[in-house]
Amino acid sequence: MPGRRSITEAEQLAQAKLGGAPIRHDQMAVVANIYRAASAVRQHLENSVLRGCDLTWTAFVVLWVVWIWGESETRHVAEEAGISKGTLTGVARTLEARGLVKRAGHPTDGRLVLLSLTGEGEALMQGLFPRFNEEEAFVTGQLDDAECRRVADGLRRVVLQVEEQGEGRRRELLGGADPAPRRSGRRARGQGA
Amino acid sequence: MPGRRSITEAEQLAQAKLGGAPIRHDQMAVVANIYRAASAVRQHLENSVLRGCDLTWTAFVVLWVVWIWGESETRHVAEEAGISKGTLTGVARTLEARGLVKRAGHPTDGRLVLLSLTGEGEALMQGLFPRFNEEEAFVTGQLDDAECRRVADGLRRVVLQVEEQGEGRRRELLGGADPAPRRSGRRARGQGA
DNA sequence: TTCGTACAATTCGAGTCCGAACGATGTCTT
DNA sequence: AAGACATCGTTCGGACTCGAATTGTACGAA
Repeated sequence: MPGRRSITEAEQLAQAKLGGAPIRHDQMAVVANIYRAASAVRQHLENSVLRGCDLTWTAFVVLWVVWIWGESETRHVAEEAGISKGTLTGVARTLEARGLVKRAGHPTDGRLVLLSLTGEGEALMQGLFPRFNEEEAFVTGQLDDAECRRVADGLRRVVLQVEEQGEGRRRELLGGADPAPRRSGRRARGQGA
Repeated sequence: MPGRRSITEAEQLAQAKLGGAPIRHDQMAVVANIYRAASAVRQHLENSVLRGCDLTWTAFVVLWVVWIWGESETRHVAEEAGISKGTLTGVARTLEARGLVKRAGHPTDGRLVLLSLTGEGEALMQGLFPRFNEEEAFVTGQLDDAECRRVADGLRRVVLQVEEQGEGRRRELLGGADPAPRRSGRRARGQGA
């Protein structure tokens, strides 16, 4: 469990570390707590309802997306699930091997692959989602409905901000410079450093 | 970017999927948006300030913890950073190889290992954190200070709920049954299935 | 002293995840 | 018709992740 020491204390220490430079405390607290909450919620859901079905968080989210939206192109599923195309390929393969999803070529565009739930997958979600939703209610148990709406709305605005302004912001920060490739992951082959 | 389609629409579809069974909409929206926001924020931070320094999110968090709290035992760092001890071992090794952190044995208890920043690590954080904090302010740009405090407070209560009640809740759900081992990870050696 | 127990970090195995590179397909230009 | 170009899903390399097994240190009891 993260977070034994208080965030406010951390803020004071950070302030001290920087001497006079001002810190945006409230904004820092939002980011820190978003991440803490995400980890805590994910861990709880994985260890309660998902583990028993032998599903990881990601696998569940993918199933959920296909369940809700019906047969969908993989790129849309990846976007909705918040994972990369490459990751989805592997997850879909695993789910297909377990007989929970089907994959089918697109009738007119040969590049596309469509994902849909099998009967077994459908049945799984029918039984699983209500239990999942109950745990969602558990983790938010300290908030009443109105507070839930306020928090969800605030988070929605964070997501929107990044989605709508993020790319421009990053370009601006880099000031035209190349966006430095990820250090891990497959290297460019052409020119060795 | 996840989340082109609206969550409310998803809720209606989920409701339809389940026939009459009631869904806790507001709670579901909180969890869904926590996760969306966490991914969006992490991605933005990685692709803006962190990528340039060749740091992953996890590596940055570890550096941040050691920077703020000073030389610390690894188990505390892992807990603060929200990762397992095993993961920290690997991340610390990476950071040590890059000359950003030092590891040292505990003076009296030979089992402990202490982590601290090198001069280079210290200098890095001195320059990096203000830029990181500016991006924290950017992603929360659609919220004023009071709203930030409200959101952070709501999230804090989610974390507390899971930390204080989660384990008991999970035991209760399993009803005494063994908590089904993680499918991935090292297998028990004793008895093959 | 020499156990046994407790608890520390590390190693190890299986797997997730990202993003660059890649091959296949579709679409536009000429 | 044929090449250039865009876009799709997949493959691939490396860092990260968990938790079980392991190794090493500390400390109390016999």
